[in-house]
Amino acid sequence: MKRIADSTVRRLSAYLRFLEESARRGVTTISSDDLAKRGGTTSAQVRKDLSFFGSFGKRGLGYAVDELTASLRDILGLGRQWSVIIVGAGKIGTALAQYEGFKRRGFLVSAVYDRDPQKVGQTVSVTGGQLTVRDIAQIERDVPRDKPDIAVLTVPGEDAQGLVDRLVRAGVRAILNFAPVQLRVPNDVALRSVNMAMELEGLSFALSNRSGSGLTGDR
Amino acid sequence: MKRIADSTVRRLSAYLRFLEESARRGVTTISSDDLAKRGGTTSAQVRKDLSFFGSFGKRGLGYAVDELTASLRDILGLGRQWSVIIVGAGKIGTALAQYEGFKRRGFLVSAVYDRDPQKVGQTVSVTGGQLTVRDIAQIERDVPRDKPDIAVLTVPGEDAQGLVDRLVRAGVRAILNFAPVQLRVPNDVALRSVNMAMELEGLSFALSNRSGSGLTGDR
DNA sequence: GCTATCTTGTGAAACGATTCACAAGCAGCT
DNA sequence: AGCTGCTTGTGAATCGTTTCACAAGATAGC
Repeated sequence: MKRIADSTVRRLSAYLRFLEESARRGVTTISSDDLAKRGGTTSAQVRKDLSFFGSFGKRGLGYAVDELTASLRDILGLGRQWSVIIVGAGKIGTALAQYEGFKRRGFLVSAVYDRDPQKVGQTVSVTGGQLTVRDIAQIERDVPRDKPDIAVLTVPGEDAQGLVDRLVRAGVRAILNFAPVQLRVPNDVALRSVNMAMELEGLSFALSNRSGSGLTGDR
Repeated sequence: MKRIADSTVRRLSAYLRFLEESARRGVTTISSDDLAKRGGTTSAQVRKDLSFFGSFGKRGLGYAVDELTASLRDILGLGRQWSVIIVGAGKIGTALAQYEGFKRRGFLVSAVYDRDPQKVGQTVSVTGGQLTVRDIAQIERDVPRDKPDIAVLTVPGEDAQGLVDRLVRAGVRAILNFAPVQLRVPNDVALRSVNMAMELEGLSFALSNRSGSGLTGDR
């Protein structure tokens, strides 16, 4: 299979969200142009994105909302539950643990870790329950046993790379990083980073260079 | 001036962070290859990125860490303070308000808003101080007066577009969006979005399509 | 001052993603 | 059954970004 571009995968997510919203509004059929308008792209782009995975529409009609929703969920691997651990029980980590969107989309927070003895043993709320914060030292024991699918990393930048190395060695194959550093992982490990500092600097740059049309293309 | 690609701006941020780290370690000179290794790119890319803005190095030697740092800060518009308002005092909003990186890089949280009467009037901690949560209804009055540079949006998805429209009408010209929706703004407004659901789905996709080399290119 | 060595800055080439444009197919109407 | 109007799926063209490759400077040693 051909390598799928990151930008394509992002758009598929956007289409899926719009489809779910359309279904709630009772829409049963949708055209590539409708999808494009909402996703901030073009109808040709929508069709090209979908064409990598097959043929889902009816010429002259468009796409059946429920069918395309199911196909996209399948393509994105959302047909199952994913187990997520949160590493770093600071402000952001605990806020994320309670994020509704996690559970709604099949991502289940199964454990929260911190290295601070003050925090270990404390209870944190996660969507639909409570968890006891575990000691990061237990990662090497827990990960091979619990086999979490995804690790969300919310630790200070200076600790991040060391923890990634440990997580990968223990068997984690997907990481969502919130630490403001550039991480290195073997290329059989999936990595996405959310870097607040970088986003703010992007805005700062845009504001400072207003002369040009300014950055509006939101990824 | 030529339009600068978003990817270029992101890399400039990464270079800046590495330069600051190098300065702390006492390094005074750095080559494009050093910068590339750490930023996960190539030396040619580094030089091309910098070449859009001028010529900062010495052939045969490399770049002076302090000079390049100053130039990058200038390019990115970090030579001044930016005033930031946070709209939405929920879990994520209040966690972000306390994010150290904000202040350290010159982004000063000047106000926090919520529409919930329960929250309005309450005190929230921001980096290095306290703020009273204001009513979102006051946006139309406050923004023209306070002229915040950047609005960080941490509200439920269904409220996001409406608030963006109000913020833009009131004069905000840069928005950092955390709501999981695709926003539309006029193209003289800078917009960046951080979408957890999208990132998680990207990881889900990568895990489900392991056969290929898997996504490792971290943006 | 000359030579050897190193790294920048930059056109040109290669690559990858987006847009164009149109044939193919489907539904509805007569 | 044939015609009309509409929308998909996709090769080809275009556009933008990354990589290549090398001349132009700069330093250090002799």
